Amino acid sequence: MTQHPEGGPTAPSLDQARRQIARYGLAADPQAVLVAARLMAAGARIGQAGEVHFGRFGLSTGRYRLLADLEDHGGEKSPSQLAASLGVSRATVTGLVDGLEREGLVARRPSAEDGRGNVVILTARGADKLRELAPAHFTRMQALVGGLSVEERATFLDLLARVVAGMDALTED
Amino acid sequence: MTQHPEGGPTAPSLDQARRQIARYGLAADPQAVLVAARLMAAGARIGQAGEVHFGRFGLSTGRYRLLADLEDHGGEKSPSQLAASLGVSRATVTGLVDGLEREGLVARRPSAEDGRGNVVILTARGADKLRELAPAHFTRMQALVGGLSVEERATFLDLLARVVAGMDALTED
DNA sequence: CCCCAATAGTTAGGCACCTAAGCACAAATA
DNA sequence: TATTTGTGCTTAGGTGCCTAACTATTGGGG
Repeated sequence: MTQHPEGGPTAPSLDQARRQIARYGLAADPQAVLVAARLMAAGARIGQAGEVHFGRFGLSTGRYRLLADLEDHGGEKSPSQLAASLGVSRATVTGLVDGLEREGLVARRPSAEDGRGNVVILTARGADKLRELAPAHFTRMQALVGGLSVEERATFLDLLARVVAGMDALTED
Repeated sequence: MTQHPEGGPTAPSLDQARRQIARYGLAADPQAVLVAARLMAAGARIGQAGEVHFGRFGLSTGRYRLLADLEDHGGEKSPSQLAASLGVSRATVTGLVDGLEREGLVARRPSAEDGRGNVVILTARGADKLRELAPAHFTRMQALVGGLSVEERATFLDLLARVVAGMDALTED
């Protein structure tokens, strides 16, 4: 039988948060803790859903992002630039490019200017893949936030940005 | 030199979304696409930040969640139950328990009722670890959403829940 | 009473991500 | 010019997560 992780991991409840805080005699605000926990849970689920989404096309989130970034940049970019714009390590880019190259969606060429550098180029098949993906992809992206009105989306975007900003501040310590 | 993936992956911009939609002549709403893209990016970043956070204590998000769930359940639970309440596959639970067992935070015992079953129990060291973690953990969780007022947090929680609900609807097709 | 389907858990293999360490080449400096 | 320092990319090894394919054991229906 197939294993379906689906089936909602009983998202953390307010009571659960309260209980945990009480157990250690801490002075945290349960509502804040709940929001944070839900956000983290949502992040994980959205990430997995994205993986499933791209999986339908034989890609993954990381591979798609690399492809899209490449196209957005004229179809040619160095691994370092890709790592920077995708926000992942160069080692990860090596892995992503390995996979995409194996499928013929991308190719590596030695850099003309820099003897130790590479350039990753989008192949015709890679461009085709993006074209093939686009309609379903954008439809789905839109549907993800389709339950919110335009104003709500704007509010959400603002709140999300502030949370991310706060997180960045925390990360560096 | 150390590689610091930090350095913000130029979060997708509205223009970028517009450009991509235009390139394929699609009729998607750029704002909606932008919100969805930002949400996915934020999810990934929050997930990574959480990993760093727990890494400071020699744990990971998954291992911590398992430990916390175990404690919340009296310190004893079967792998299947853990998989269900954490929302991950049984195979993943096997991996998490392997790791936690190696560190002595958890132990496996054959189930008394079911000959093929196991029971995972929280050891004294595991309980200590949770106690040690708690203050920093809850402080951090709270700080994550500290940039929002109580009302804003409530709004955020509502919007987030609706997005997740919409996503669940999409997932099953 | 025995067989066979359902269930518990593990193993095997895949992908994304990371850090740390290595090799190649470039640029700056003595 | 020769050497050191920095940079570009890959490799090696680790974690988490997944699906699919076992192995054991349970328990219901012929």
